[in-house]
Amino acid sequence: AEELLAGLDDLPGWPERVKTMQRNWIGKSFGVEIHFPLNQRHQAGDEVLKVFTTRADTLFGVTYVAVAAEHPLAQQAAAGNPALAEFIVECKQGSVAEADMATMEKKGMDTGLKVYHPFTNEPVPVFVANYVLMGYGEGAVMAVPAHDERDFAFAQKYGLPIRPVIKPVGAELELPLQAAYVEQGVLFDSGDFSGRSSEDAIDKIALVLKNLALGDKRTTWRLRDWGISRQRYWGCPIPIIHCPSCGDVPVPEQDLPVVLPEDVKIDVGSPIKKMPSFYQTTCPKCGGAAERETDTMDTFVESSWYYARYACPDLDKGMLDGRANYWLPVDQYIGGIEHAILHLLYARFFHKLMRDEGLFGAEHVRTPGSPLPNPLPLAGEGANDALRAPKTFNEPFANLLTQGMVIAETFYRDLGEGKKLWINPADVEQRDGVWVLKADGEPVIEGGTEKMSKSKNNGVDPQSLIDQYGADTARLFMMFAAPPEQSLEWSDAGVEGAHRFLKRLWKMVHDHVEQGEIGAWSGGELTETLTDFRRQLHQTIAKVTDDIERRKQFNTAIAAIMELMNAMAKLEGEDSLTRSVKQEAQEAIVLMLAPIVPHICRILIKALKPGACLVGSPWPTVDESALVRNEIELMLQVNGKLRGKLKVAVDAAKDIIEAAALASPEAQKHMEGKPAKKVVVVPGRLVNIVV
RNA sequence: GCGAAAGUGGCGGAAUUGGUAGACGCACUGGAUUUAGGUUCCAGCGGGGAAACCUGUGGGGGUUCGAGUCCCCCCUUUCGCACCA
Repeated sequence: AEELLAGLDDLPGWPERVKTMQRNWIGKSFGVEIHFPLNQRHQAGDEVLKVFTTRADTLFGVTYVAVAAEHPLAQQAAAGNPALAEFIVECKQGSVAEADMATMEKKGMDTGLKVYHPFTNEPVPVFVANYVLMGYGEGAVMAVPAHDERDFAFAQKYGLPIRPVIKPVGAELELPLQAAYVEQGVLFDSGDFSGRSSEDAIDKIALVLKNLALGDKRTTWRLRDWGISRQRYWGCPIPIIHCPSCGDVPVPEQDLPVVLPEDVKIDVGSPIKKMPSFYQTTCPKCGGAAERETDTMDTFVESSWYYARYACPDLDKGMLDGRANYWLPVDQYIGGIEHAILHLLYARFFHKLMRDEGLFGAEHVRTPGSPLPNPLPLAGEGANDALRAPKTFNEPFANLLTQGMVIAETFYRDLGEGKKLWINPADVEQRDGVWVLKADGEPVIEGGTEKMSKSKNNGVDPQSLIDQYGADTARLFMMFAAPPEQSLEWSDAGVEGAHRFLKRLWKMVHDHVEQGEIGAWSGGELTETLTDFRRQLHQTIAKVTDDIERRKQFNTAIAAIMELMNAMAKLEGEDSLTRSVKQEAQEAIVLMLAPIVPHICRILIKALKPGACLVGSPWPTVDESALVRNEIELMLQVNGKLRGKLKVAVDAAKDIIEAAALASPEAQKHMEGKPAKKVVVVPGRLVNIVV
């Protein structure tokens, strides 16, 4: 947990929101472990009940403790208490999903056992509660109804005492029976600690507990262990054989891999659990009859290291070889935002595990120019070396782009017994304000807007777009719809516009080429119109490059190219000077669009430059000299409201701009003769006159 | 319930560091071309107003010369919550 948390600080190429979500998920929290003795006359070495709390300052407000159903103390109490045993079974059957835990009814039962307060020695009842998790802290909590919402509700329900011990700084605590006061404050009714602030008291209480050997400061984590076994067919078999005399024995290396049978009958449950031909075997140690493990691994196991395996897919003697070491880490990883926590945390964990196992690591790092690893990499030598300095194996994915979800309306029909038939949005329509199935005209139920998925049958097949308009139009339309990190409700309204744009591009290039071959402009005097156009051309190249390379925002890159095309369509004149500038612009446009609409651009680049090809053409470069300008336009504001525009020399001094602003007719009009109290000049942007 | 995001014209969205709100496209309206429809081209297009101008970025407060952007409270939507069945 510590390394997974710290590693997030070394991932500048990851979105902040994903790192925040992972930090919260790992959930490092600082608190105090407190021991409640089981004997009233406690002596060193006697049994204690350990609890963890972040609010040790409320210790004197404890009126009961609650343990998880799996806690040894609960088990012990249940032995002579059938009702309690039944309740424990009920708790264990409940969902452990966090969302269910948080919203379910809080239930508990008194064990009849008592523990003793570490400071007051008063008896405290022990409850079993369905909201206490065995996997967090010690599987036991001290309950302070006066200062915790959940304990408050629980105490009200079971008639347990509520004892306030914290009040706001400089005020008295009001109506403690209406709700829990959960803020930190000042202690009262807390023995020697009364009058201290919460923060101070936590330190002091921890110290005193430590001296009594009844507790200490402690750090806990929200992150739980990863149980990887699943009672399912579809997964990698766990290579273990259970022998009645030798115990759990690993499958010998020469018998690996354990392969799933394919002649299975799929019904309820995992089919291999019902196949003696699969699980009946002999013990590798003693040769006696034994059974093969029929649980399989969670599919998250495989998705945690496939990226490394892709570097050496033909290897049949191990997991990974030197090629993984050569290619890793992944330069750019792309996946849906739904993977922000689980998959991306499992993969980070597995990567560190493989590193620790020596499957790759710093000692294997190859410096550019040194001999190639053996066996050879799969693709061009050293192509990405420049991107990988300094190379580290601590994290699997150097840069991460998380796509937003493509969402769509869901529709279903109730089949009874909690079963639903999900209907594709393409198969329904609205008639008189009611959604009906096109096939039979009968109503369907709206299930809300959700991410596209197989289980909800609300996916849209892009094939119909491709059939009608071609792949380039489908690609351009999708890239233009929204930036990739944003979620998007699917609609194909507007696809016509993308198609029109490509038709205009095609016509423009061919009209231009028909008038004869010409080289791209490479120097010489230009008219003002052409100078302005070239400035826009090179501004566009700079913007598109930045949008694609850094911002990953393809919709604005496309919009900028559309603007450039609109400007070029307005360029008059068919003289060779104008045509050479058009050639320069069209070559750049085609190369910039190539990643988005490769098919049409492949043909267009050949038309523009006979013999040229996309793959061999470099990305267009910005001509810095084309960006230079002499005059700029500033916005003119009076009292923060836009009143006009001001043309000034690009290097005009502040006092010159100020004077020009004050003298302008727009400023004069809106100042209404009052003197300027202040003039704000933002270089290159605006002037604001405050009156 | 908890964690993370998002909310801007009729629609998708733009505004990159607190500095011209609505780029680009769709839809729509008018015009040109056409026998007609479609295509293509030109013009218009947040709301109010004849105009000057006023107003406007989910709602309510605040900071600032200046807020879509920052702060506080609230509402709505989406993603995740550890076994994706």
